[in-house]
Amino acid sequence: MTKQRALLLSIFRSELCRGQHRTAEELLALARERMPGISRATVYNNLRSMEDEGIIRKITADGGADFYDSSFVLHGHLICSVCHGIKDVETPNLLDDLKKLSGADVDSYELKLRYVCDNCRAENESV
Amino acid sequence: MTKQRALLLSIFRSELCRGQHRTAEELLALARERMPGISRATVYNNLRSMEDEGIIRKITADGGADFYDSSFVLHGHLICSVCHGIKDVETPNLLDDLKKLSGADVDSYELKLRYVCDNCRAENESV
DNA sequence: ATATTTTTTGGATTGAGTCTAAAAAAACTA
DNA sequence: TAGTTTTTTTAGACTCAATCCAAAAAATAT
Repeated sequence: MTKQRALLLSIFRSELCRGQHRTAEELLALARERMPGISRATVYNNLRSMEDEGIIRKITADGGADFYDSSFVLHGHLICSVCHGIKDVETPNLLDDLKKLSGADVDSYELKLRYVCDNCRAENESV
Repeated sequence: MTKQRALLLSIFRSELCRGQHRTAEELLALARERMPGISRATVYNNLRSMEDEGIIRKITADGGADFYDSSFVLHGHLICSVCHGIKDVETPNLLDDLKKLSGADVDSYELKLRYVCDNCRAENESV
């Protein structure tokens, strides 16, 4: 347990990340507010090991950087096709359903739902 | 409809892609076998527009290039955490279930199931 | 305290994907 | 069909998230 790793953990536990979806670069910036010298590689290293350990979850987004989610409960993500905004979707029982469907011992899943959010739909009403 | 686009469509319809998951670079290589001068940008342009039109589907993979899937039926993907091999999983009714769960007008979804395939599990039995 | 292992660092590197502006091809129009 | 307009292609430069590297530092074990 290094200082750098402890810092990242505390950031994930703080309000800065509660219910949020942060990119590695955002997390690097947040970390540097408290530890200016922290290296980009360190943040990436720790994010990877934390993901391997199941502490955080990576969302491989469509057109750019990956996002990290610190929620414990497995859930899906609504992603707006227009603005790329993300919202959580609770998906109770889905893991069990998927195990039955696939016949495999599924560890976890990543679920992205494509839709158009209310804002973007309203803006494009005339089109 | 250009020759380049027609070529890509024919590749997707051929055995080269039936039930397969190809990266853009693989598709570029396949295209160049028949049209050596075709440009990388053209392949990417067409993949993007074909995805927008719903002809093909993009799978944003974890650690590298995206994959493309030409299947019409919405389905999930089992992805082995060790070898990154991909298998299809049929997911009947899932879209409807997700619409109900989320309360949103979901257009489509991308579902990745993490597991360890039989091969990799066997190789690591001793560990 | 000393030795060993692990982590950090910063800068170089990778590589998928995008951008650009000019050329070519396709689609339209009269 | 010839000429005009629009769309697509092209090659190469470029972007940017993420990884790699070898040396230094920190953590851990003896």
